[in-house]
Amino acid sequence: MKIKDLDTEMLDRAAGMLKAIAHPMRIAILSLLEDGNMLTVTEIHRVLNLEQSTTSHHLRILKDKGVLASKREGKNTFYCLKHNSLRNIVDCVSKCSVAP
Amino acid sequence: MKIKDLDTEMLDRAAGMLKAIAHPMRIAILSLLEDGNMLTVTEIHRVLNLEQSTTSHHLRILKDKGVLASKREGKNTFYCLKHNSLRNIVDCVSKCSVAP
DNA sequence: TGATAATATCTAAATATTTAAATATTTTTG
DNA sequence: CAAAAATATTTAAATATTTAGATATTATCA
Repeated sequence: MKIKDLDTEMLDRAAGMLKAIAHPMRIAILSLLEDGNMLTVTEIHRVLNLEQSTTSHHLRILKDKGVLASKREGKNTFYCLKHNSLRNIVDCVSKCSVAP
Repeated sequence: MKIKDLDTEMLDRAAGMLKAIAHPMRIAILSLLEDGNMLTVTEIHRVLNLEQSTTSHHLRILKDKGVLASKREGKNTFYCLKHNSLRNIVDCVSKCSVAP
């Protein structure tokens, strides 16, 4: 798709998705979920040393904007990447954002 | 680079860069600058129908975070993409962010 | 059913972003 | 140097985001 063809609605959706990703802890969450990994809220909040409610909130943002998918299994909710190609975004930005 | 190797500082830089991009008008600006295009502030603010000061502010954010480069020529300042591969981010998000 | 574990939601305070108007700066030209 | 054009900066108000603590919901199990 040509970027020039983006209309207002598409720009808003793309910006919303990028805004969801554009947070240090949420990028870290994505990094934990690469390669099809599925993790629970508890696993993520323990590994990243975040409050449980904060973790749940970040995950909700990522899910709401279509970055993650989730699946409840009993008491747990497993989260995973919805589009594996989103990994490339973090990769690309990591490469481009070398120290000035 | 493995995403898992990202440390706090790298996460912050990557998040800052993505946050700079994650705005509808700033994505539109990037789209105007694809393929090595160089445009002035006036050209951008007229094409996108933004205030001059708002446009200049958006361009500054993108430049500060390493997304754009600029070059003054006389009264004009030309802006262009600093890393052409950043185009892929907009492409990727556009593809992933199809209407739910 | 009651206790426990895992998630999710609500709230409020601190902080950050967005925007436009006004003003300042830089550069060219008469 | 004065005027004009192009950019950049400052300011302030509106809006949005971030975070942690408190509380609620959902599910399992004794």
